[in-house]
Amino acid sequence: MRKPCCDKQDTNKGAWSKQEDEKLIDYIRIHGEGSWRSLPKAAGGLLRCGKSCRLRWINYLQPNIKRGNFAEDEEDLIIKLHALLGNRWSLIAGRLPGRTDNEIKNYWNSHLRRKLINMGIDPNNHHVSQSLSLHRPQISGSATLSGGPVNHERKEWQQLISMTDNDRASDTGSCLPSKKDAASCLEDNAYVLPDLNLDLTVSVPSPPTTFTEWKQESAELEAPSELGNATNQTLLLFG
DNA sequence: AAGGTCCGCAACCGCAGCTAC
DNA sequence: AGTAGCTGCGGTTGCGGACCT
Repeated sequence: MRKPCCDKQDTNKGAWSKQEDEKLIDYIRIHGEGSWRSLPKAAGGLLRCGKSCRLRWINYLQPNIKRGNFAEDEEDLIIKLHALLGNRWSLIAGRLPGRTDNEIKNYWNSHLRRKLINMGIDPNNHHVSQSLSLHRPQISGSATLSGGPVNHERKEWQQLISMTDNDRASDTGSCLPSKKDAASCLEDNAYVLPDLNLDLTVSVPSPPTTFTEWKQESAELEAPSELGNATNQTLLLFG
């Protein structure tokens, strides 16, 4: 039986007080991060479990955390990365300097999911719902989704989706529900995977074309956004 | 103004992966 | 190789403020 991470009877729960925050910050300033399990005692008798301290530090107290609304290019990037990586929030956060996995996860669940649904995109697999895709290309939250009425563009879009599915399916050791989709996409499109650089610890500047710009283009019924360009932008995510 | 509902965010929980022994 | 402990991750919950009736 696993030992609990702390003695829950002796720990506070819920919102952190200013004093608790200060104790934690002071301790980490002097001793650095790590040894979370022993930290509460060492930090002047914080009545929190180590896990809670770690979370509080990572999600709130770290000095380099960017707070406030997400910029449109950040939204755009999150959508793209989610299409590629699924719910691997920590990896996605690695691409967004100053943002935490928790923050991104919350933002996704409260804003972006709904946004995609409203646009007729399934937020789970980023596939365009059939009814919409058969009509005008209302598509697409992300550059990866920039579709167009032109057939070859649609095909490229499907290839891109298959690539992202396959990326997820090829994830080491994980058993993903999309494996079947990925296989079928591969069959359909015979798409060759690029070398994916999934070392996502280094942030990359956002692509020049933002989600908003794309939406404007769509709204104006202009020529469809250039999928090749979008593809390239997505591929910028890879080394 | 009061009560009800919705929404966003911080925090908790349980599990999995990694490492040391 | 097996086990135990620690850390990190993702899903979920619950609180508090905003908004609506």
